[in-house]
Amino acid sequence: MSHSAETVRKPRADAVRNRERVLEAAKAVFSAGGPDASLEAVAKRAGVGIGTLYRHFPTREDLFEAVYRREVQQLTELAEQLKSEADPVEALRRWLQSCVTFIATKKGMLAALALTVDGSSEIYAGTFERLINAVGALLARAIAAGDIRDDISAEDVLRALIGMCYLHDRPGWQDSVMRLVDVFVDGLRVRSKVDSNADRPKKPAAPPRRAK
Amino acid sequence: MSHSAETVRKPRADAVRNRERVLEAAKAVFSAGGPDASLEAVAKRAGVGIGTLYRHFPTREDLFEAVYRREVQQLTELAEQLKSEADPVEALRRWLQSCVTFIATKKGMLAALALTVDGSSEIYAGTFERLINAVGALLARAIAAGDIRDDISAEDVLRALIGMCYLHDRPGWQDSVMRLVDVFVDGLRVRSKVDSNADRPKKPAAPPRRAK
DNA sequence: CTTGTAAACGGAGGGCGCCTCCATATTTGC
DNA sequence: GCAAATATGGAGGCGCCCTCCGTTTACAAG
Repeated sequence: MSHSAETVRKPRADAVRNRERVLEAAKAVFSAGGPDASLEAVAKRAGVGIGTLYRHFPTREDLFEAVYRREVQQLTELAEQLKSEADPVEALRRWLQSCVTFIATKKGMLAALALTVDGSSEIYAGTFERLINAVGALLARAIAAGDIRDDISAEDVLRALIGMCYLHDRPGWQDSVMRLVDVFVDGLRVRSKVDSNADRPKKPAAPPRRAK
Repeated sequence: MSHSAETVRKPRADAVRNRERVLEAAKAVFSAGGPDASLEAVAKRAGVGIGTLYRHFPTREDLFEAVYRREVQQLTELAEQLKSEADPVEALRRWLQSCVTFIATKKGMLAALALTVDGSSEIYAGTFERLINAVGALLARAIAAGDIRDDISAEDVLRALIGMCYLHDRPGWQDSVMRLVDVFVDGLRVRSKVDSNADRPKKPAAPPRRAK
């Protein structure tokens, strides 16, 4: 043997470069065309062969996950920051609304989150867990303060959020979801606490929007 | 001319028969395999050529719509009945929860509704409108009674509902969505009315389910 | 620098599903 | 019956998925 088993070869430079290229291309293609975009288009854009793409990311989901892992990171970090917010319920609301805004900028992101939350794929377990922890912390704080009901889990909240975003490709969906999040968070409040929080901080001049 | 333009030929018997067969097959295949099931599989199951299928239903969505139109009808009828319910908010809640139950039995149904609500296709306009009317009526009644906020539209509610169902393929999703619907409806209530309704009818022994 | 070898490359190819098109078969009205 | 109208079904072109493998390339030992 020329070198012992524990010797690890340095990864080849071209491999590293190509992996990066594919990720870059995938981010662009997925963001524009959604999760069903052609992988061959990704390969072409990255300037690599389709075989190369598949070696680095054996399944479509592998690629997806790699692309959006970092994005999710941002969301968890935001949750961390919001823990210092005085009003726990408000912190939760803010986080949820930030998610909506964030998602709005990345068409493919929503699909990624959906896969995460749907949980049909093992690969997303880690990402899923991080998100659950993020909401969970905010949720727990609000529950501990006695501000919201305690029979709703972090999973429930996450799914509700993603779900509410899921069907919106049309213009104006963002406002709609913002309102829905608002309703949802209000619904979470425990009854007895409602009155004391009745005059909670609200958007100053919420335009009176009539139903239908 | 052998016959004037206004004479309408009776539709051919075989065409009628085949159309029916295709619908039958499609219902089965879509219910089992979801909206992405192979149309060729549908044709095969129906015992017709793929060409025949495409002539009767030029697009995948045409077929979808035909299959699920009647199902949606049931939901609108239920809404009609619920209008006689004493408590408008309770009626709304009931309808939403019935939708969940209904959806649970048809895997393809959810996708159909999603397409409806998403509105990306013109074809669903009619179905969509009927559903909007159904929720709209229940919603309007509750608003008129001053029981819920008036800045949420029927579309909003419908999307929230479908969205909350959308991500749930896993066991137990139904309970989760039921809880979410509950939260959502609570969130719709207007603040000032909350207290007078604080002891509204509730599931007697709601099992204390701790978050996370 | 040379050279052996593990690692990476890329694209041809088999498969599958979508949808169109049209030669053939069936039904209807007269 | 017969002709015209209508329906049929599957072959074929296309695009995408993913695998497989002959060729190329980068690394590191000498």
